[in-house]
Amino acid sequence: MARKPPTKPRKNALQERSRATVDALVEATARILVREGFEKTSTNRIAEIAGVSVGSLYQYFPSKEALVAAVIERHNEEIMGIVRTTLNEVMDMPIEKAVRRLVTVAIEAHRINPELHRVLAEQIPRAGKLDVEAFNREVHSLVRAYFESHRKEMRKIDLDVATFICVSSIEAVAHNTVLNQAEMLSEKMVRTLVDETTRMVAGFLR
Amino acid sequence: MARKPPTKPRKNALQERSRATVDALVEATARILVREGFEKTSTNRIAEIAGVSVGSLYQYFPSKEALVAAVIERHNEEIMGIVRTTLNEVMDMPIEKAVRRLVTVAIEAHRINPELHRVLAEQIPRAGKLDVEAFNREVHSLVRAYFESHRKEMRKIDLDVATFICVSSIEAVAHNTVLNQAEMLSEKMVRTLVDETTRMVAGFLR
DNA sequence: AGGAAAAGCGAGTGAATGCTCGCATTATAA
DNA sequence: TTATAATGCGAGCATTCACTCGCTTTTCCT
Repeated sequence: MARKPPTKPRKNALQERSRATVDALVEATARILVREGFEKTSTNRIAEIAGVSVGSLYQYFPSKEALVAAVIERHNEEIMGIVRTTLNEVMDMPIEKAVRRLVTVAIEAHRINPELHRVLAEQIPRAGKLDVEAFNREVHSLVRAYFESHRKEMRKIDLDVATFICVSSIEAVAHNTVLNQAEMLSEKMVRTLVDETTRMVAGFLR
Repeated sequence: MARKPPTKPRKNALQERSRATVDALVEATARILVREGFEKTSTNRIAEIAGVSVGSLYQYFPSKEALVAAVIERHNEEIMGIVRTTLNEVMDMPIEKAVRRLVTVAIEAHRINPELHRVLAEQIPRAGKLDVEAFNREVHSLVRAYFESHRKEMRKIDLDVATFICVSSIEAVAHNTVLNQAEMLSEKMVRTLVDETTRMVAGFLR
């Protein structure tokens, strides 16, 4: 029972043509996920949209899950890149400025590809669990590192607890802002939300 | 195309026997969702576990989605009951005390049936979208009502923005606490989290 | 009692879909 | 050029699963 479908490619793309095939497949998967939803995302359809045969698909991805996982990984990596960069930039800033920047970036990150983000968050069943956990762990440890080196500006508080609460809150505000209110997202509104969220988090830490 | 599966029962349960059947079906659905996950939850299996035939299942639920929707509704109603009650109790309390109570209740609510909550949050694809939105709207309006009647204790701030940020944050902390850290959930830890989250939110409002 | 309505049954059907396999085409290198 | 490897193909297999339909059993009502 409990068959665990493989996630690693059964063959690596060596020549240029096959690398293009792999890209096309991942791209097609993302497009179909966004445009038709997870339910309609079948391997036959992915192959069709990628302009490739099912057979070729299975040369590089051992299962449907592997393809979805590749899309998730690509998206997560894109966001993690931004987060890593931002936390570097922010390392020397005081708390208030740093938090403001992080809140802003969190919203920006969610706006990279909101539709894909929504599908990944709402429709993907089991897969990517490990990816998401690794993602969270990295964000947590990056933020925690910032807090450590700014301890003197902060009141006495357990750093893990502080990190947990801050990251959860900022992520939730960004997520809900982008996904539940995409319509009423004037620039003014965003600025207010950033201001207030920053106030909450920075006030909490001081 | 875009076939929308019905959600209303095709027949209402009138006699006692049939009401028991309906209950057994919903209960079985919840059990299978928790024990085997959404993917393994088939109508045949639900009927089997409920001790009922597939034919009978389709007497009362026109589609698989309808069954899952019933489970979601039951779970949401259970939580909303608690939230409504709590907000009544809290109506006359000052902000600090009220927020503390709300944070505590949020965590308790997530602990009612964590496994079901996880499955509903992580594995259910399309369904229940409307339910979730209605749920959020009601929570939002209840909390907003409390804020309105305690405006004098608060600094000047747009009540919708304040509600949005507070509800998002509290929900996220409760959700992540229960679902990502079920293991290391000592009572002491919970108390710390409640204390700190309360401090953050109450401080934000004053 | 007896007839009607409600409830229950479960083998079977049809459609969807993940994936395989034997073969065809293209690239590489000797 | 030609042998070998890499890449690509897509009809079809095997399975799963939501759902139907003709029928039986139970309950209700007079």
